[in-house]
Amino acid sequence: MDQWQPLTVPVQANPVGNVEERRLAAPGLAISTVIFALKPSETSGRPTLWLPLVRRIREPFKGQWALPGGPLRHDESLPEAASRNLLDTTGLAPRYLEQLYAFGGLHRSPAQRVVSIVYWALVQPEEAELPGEEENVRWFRADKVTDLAFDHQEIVDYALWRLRNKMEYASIAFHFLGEYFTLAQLREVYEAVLDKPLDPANFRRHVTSAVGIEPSDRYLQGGKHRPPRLYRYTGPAPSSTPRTAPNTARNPS
Amino acid sequence: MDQWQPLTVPVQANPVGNVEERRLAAPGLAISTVIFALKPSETSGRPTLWLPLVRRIREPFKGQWALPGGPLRHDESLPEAASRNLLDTTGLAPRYLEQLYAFGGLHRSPAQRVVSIVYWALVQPEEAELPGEEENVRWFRADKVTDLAFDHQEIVDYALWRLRNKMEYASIAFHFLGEYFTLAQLREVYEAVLDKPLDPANFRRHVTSAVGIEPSDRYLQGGKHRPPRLYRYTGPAPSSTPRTAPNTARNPS
DNA sequence: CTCAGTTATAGTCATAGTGACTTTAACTCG
DNA sequence: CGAGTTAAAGTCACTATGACTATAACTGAG
Repeated sequence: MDQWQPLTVPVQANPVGNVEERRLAAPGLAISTVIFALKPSETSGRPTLWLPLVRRIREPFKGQWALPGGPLRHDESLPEAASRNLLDTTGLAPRYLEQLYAFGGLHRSPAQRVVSIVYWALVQPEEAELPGEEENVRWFRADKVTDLAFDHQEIVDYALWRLRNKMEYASIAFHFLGEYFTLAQLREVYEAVLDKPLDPANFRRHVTSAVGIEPSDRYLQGGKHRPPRLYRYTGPAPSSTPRTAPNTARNPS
Repeated sequence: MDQWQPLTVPVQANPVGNVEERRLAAPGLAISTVIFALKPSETSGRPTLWLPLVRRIREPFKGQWALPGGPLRHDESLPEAASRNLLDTTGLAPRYLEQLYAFGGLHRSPAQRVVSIVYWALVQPEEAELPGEEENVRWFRADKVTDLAFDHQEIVDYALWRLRNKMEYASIAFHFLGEYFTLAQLREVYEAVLDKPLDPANFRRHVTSAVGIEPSDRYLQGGKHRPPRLYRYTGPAPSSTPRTAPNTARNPS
């Protein structure tokens, strides 16, 4: 680092350089984010995974859907850039944000080469209401997205895999919920993400024996059955920098 | 991605720009690698974790030790850049290479801002012989490194954590060894990385019940005791792209 | 040749975690 | 007040694992 000469040269505003220009241009650097939220399914009404995409308004891939993203500004860190860009393009402010992977294949973008540092985020349903469900920003079911611009399909698939994987060993599920939640609601989050039913009794045993989730003295009223106790998360707040803590653990290839 | 105007502008060959230059310059992009190998300890002779560092020959941090790294060339992918740069700076060709994290803090480098995409690698002892143990490339014990340039200490700590973490659930330990190895050798790898003794009998039970490591019909001769059977890894070869396979799993924050 | 030394390899036992399932408690509504 | 529904607790068999013991197979000293 800093040992070589930076090869940065000017590129056109409209990046449709020829081969020679492409050879010389330094790779562009972009920050993108995969945002997950739980919303009721149109059919069953049960919570399912959704994610917001933005429609491309210029070439390449004009008209296709893509992940929200943008450039890295000089005065913001990587997670700051992800958050800010999220707010700009979708109006969302995530509760949970973590780096996913850096994608740097040679032909991800037709014109200038672009290296994308991708984050993934979880938002609560309340904040998941898009300010204006505009023509150019829309929610899609996570398992139904298709025909994305660039290599964004691959990125979404990887983010989904990471979410499911991490859900099984880390305490992140409650980021989809509000401060107080019932164990049934928490279980529905797991069932939606992992896409399989879980035994309520075993789920209770598992989550109550884990640290970080504590029972409150409040109960959820209004149902037509025994009112369930409300729980809250009392563990450490997540940090968006890599950490050495033993509770936040385990990685992919 | 590709939705904004690339802000890339020329920067000086010697990056000591003033504030205004820094404001305008696009962040530099670097690829660095943390390389691990097992070498006998100077004192006990037991295998321990080592990593190679290169001495900086220019400012900033001139004279201090740093991770091997360099720029991303226009015609190479991220893992190719990591491998190539490794070969250039240390002469090593890793058997295992995986992306670690993208570090992009604002003040990692004094002059131009630099975003580093860092890989981590495992090499075998045979290939871990540095071509010339030059003045400017040297092996250090992984738990003894200190006073590194930039934020490289933090990066090494994180890579160490990731190695130890991944060692506990993924089959990567054999990448430190040759094709044929005894279970005692494999156990020594675990003991060196995790820095704790393991029960030989339990270790055997665990590793023989796992998939991917198969007994051969060969035995290691030459010891002054019962010759141990040689094993080899027969599982899938690692890919350096993110994967969705269930056997390569689990991630940090 | 025999036996002590050393490591390889197999087996035992108690305990913790977990999936499948049953039972009891507490509420609403007709 | 009883049927319906979900909450919450308990049971049981099976598996994984840490600690430990026992036996097998080699080398080298005497």
